[in-house]
Amino acid sequence: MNLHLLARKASSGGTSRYYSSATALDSPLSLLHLLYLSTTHYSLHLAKQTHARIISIGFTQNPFLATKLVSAYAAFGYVTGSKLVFELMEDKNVCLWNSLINGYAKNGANYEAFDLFNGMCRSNVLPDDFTLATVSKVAGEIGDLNVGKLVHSKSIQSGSVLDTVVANSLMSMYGKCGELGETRKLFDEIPRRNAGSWNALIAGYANSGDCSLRNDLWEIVKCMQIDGMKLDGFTISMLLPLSGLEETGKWDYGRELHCYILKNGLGMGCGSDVHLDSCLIDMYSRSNKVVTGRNVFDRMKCRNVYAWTAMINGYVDKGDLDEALSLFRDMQVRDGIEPNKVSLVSVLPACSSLAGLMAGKQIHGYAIRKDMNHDVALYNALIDMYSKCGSLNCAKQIFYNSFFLKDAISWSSMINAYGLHGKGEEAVSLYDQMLWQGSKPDMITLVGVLSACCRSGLVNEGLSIYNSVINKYGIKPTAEICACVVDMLGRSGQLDRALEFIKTMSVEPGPSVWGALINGSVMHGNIEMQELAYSFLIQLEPENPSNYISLSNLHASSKRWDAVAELRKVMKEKGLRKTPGCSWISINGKTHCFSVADKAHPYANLTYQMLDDLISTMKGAGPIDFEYF
DNA sequence: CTAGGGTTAG
Repeated sequence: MNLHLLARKASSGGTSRYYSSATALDSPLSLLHLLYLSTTHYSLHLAKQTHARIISIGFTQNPFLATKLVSAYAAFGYVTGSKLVFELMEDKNVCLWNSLINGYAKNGANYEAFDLFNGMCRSNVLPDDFTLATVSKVAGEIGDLNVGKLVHSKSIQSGSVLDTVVANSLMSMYGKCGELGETRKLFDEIPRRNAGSWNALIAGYANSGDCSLRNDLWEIVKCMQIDGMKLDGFTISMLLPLSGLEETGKWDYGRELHCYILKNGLGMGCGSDVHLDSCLIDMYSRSNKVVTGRNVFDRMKCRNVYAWTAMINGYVDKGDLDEALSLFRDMQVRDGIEPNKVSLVSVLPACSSLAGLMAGKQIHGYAIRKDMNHDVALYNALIDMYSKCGSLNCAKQIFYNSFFLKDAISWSSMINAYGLHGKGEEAVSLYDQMLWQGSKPDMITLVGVLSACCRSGLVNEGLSIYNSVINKYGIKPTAEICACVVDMLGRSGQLDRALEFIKTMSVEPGPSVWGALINGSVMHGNIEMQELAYSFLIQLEPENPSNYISLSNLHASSKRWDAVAELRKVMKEKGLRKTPGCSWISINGKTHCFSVADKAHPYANLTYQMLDDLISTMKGAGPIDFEYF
């Protein structure tokens, strides 16, 4: 029987001329089944019709029907409906309480759920295994260890800790509160473990953020199998984010896990599993295998916002921004899926890199319309996008005129914005303000403020910030931070001091450090220093053609043609070719690309003429402020 | 005979 017909029967009552007033559907058992069908078929309509029928035949006080109604309404996010049914029950038993508490918890209303739990205890209904499992999950969600301990002690009193599900829930609560030791202790004490127990333990290790536990974690996975337990979809979805190229040597785990999913048919019961596929896409993206991720994506039977966002993220990270933006459109147009906060944060960097201010503004507008603009991550992404798209003013507007709790990233983004626009003094003063109001700078902040100093020639300010941060905040200088210092000294002509700094650095000088020294040497015409730096750079990156070309240009400028020829020969032997650099501009949605002395574009002549005009105008006009928006 | 629970993402 189809759902439509069921709904008609459920609501027909005595008025229908096709059905008599009491149909076979009017038994409590049938009504219960209808409510069951309403949830499996995602039909709030059927739930409501059945509810109406329950009222009209006077079954409102039936405990089974009431409980099922409460949980059905909650499953649709219609918690007010659940509450209403609950309130009207004269005799509230444990099951009824449990389903309402769980309904609130499932809809993220954790504090209300806990209030209900207190109310339940006050009205002398004893919590059972089901209650305690739910409430300990609530404690984990709000990360309140005291509440969690309270629930734990109640579980010990009632003997519920012996229940596997309660113990699993408590384990996961302790994991979320950062008490991995307690998770472990509970695990050891569980009389009958199931896969969920192992998964709760693995989740604790995986989400602890402590990478030194990774080896232990893979050991646990091994033990789980030795113990005769099969890894299930939950297990795999926790392991996939830890796999992939990012963590050296773990790439094979990623592929192995993919094989495991296919071999064991995980989630294949009703098509492919969206969650697992999203994790796979993410894993392949992080392993620089976006195309493989795309294969997974294309094979999916249905995609949700997680899957789309994972795919978009993959393309953004890879630098294929056009594809990222086009997927962002497809998600809405083809699948009718609305982006959420995370999708917006993922796609904004694509606008930044394409300097697509209009696209960025559209996304900002979308966030405002959908009332999603209450998220630090989104604000931070907007600050970054606006500053990279050339609008320092819009970035400032977000930073100064929006009400949101600023984190280290917000400050760093705005400091970066000033640096990017050549406003070193503003960057330093904002940095001081950041420290003054109590935010802790991190590596990224430091790189931002140092490179701002660098570009604005604020050498002393930069050096004093560097020294104070290293001593006060215990930030270990990275190669990137050191490159900033070298850049700063080099630009100001203190090349010997820069070299001295490189010699005393605590980290191994990487390509960026030598590159910075080359930069300074070129600016101040120090040829010996350039050659020294290049020799280190080429040693570090023997396969990077840019280095050979730059060095060859250096030799050419001092007319040492033999050295030039030698370098060209080495490049040829190594089969190295430099891809020519290019610039591009988007006009009316079409991107036009230009390389050096490019005459291929139909409007090339016009373009060069305009360029000449601009250059002569600029020469006469003095400094120009490039703030168009 | 019929109700209520835990572990997973971008």
